[in-house]
Amino acid sequence: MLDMRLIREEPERVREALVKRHMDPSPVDKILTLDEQRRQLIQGVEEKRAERNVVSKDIAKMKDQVERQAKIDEMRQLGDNIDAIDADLKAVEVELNALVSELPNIPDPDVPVGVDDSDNVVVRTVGELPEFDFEPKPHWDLGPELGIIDFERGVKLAGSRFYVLSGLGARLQRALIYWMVDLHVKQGYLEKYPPFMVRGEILYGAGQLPKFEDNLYKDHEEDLWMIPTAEVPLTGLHMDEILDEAQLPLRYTAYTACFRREKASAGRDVRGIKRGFQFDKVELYTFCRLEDSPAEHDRMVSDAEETAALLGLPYRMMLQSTGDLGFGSHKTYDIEMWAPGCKEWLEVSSISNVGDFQARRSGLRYRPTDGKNTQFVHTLNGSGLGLPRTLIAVLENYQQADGSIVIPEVLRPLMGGETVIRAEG
RNA sequence: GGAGGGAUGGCCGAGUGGACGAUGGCGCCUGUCUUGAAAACAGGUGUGGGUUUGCGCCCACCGGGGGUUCGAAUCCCUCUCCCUCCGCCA
Repeated sequence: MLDMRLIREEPERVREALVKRHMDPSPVDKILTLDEQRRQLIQGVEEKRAERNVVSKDIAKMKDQVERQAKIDEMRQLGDNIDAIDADLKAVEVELNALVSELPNIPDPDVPVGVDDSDNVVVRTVGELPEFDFEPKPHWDLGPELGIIDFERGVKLAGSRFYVLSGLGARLQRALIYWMVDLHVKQGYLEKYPPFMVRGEILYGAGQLPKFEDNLYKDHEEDLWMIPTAEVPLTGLHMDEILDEAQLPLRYTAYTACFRREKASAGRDVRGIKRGFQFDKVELYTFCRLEDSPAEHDRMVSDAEETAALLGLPYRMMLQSTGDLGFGSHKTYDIEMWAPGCKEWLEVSSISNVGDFQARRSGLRYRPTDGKNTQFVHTLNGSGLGLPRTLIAVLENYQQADGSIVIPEVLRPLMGGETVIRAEG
């Protein structure tokens, strides 16, 4: 949610942001008109309310019944008048709110202007791409051959885009989750285990509703929705709270499953485990003061990078262009790992500085130590790595000529000392 | 699933139609006193919105929404959440 004051005072900045994102800037004018209307209606209705408050107090003291009744009649009329203006005001506010809540965040000046993800900029590449003296296989061949990914039974259970991990495959994923959460705790994040389902207002606060309703699973009898990422419950944790400045920054990490209907990418990436309706992820999340968010962003990027580096997987750091930048994001880095079997760069992590965009929608504020007005916090979120894609990177980068997989060293203690995944495993 | 009881400011807790944005206590801040601290005493201490150069003024908010009324924390309806008991089930 953008600050109405910003839209009012610097509409050009907002229009420019929309243009950079290839969106229609015309709602800005409509918003300005509605905002003006809103304030006029408020002035009118509050003036009348003030009058009613004064007269009502007088009525309580009146002895003369005739005069008293006359005032009561007068106030009844005034009340009807107030109700009428109130109805207009409400209609204007609903329309205004709908338009403002669909405005995306303003991109940071550093964000390259582009059409889509092909305009994302490579910031750095870390690690050497592995060389193979054989033709590396994609994970959708390796997994079934080793008996660690069962696509057929996943489809039997739940349909397309589902799979079953088996044996050391399941254990490898569990080890990755355990190891990642532990690493983030060491990096200074507090571990959380939130609900995987939340109420609609929490999704609104995180910016997922109303715009992305199609992408979410929902309980149709209750206002309960499956989370598409741990970012959603973590954002909602402090909804409507006023934190003390001294508490900040708050850094959290959480493992959750994530559920996405993938309506927007129907038919894409249907092969393998890259894009499922359900996947696991370890998330990083920070609430901080506005002036600290760029530094916190850098910190989260390097914490996520450490995860990739310790696994011994080559990756590249991308800065998203305005064509790829998420709705609520101010600036986003992606970590992409190379998958030699699929022969593509996999987005394993997306680390965003959201600024006060979610804080405004969720009511996340703090009171400065100097006692001045409350401020909105800045929020940042990032995957400490998405599991399926990290799993793909491990399987495809660590594969051997005989089809076996060497287990990354850091995970071996969590896998009972196993060093290699072989067929029949 | 059945029966009943609750939800008030940072916390505790009064308030059942008009002077209540809300008594009181605790906590916190400031001042007086003190070498310092404590104690005591005095004052202050919510959020959002509108308006104003500013001081300020006004409006709304007593779990959420709606209603009755000239006027609602207080009465009515409804939803959510919490507690107690019974039943059922992991």
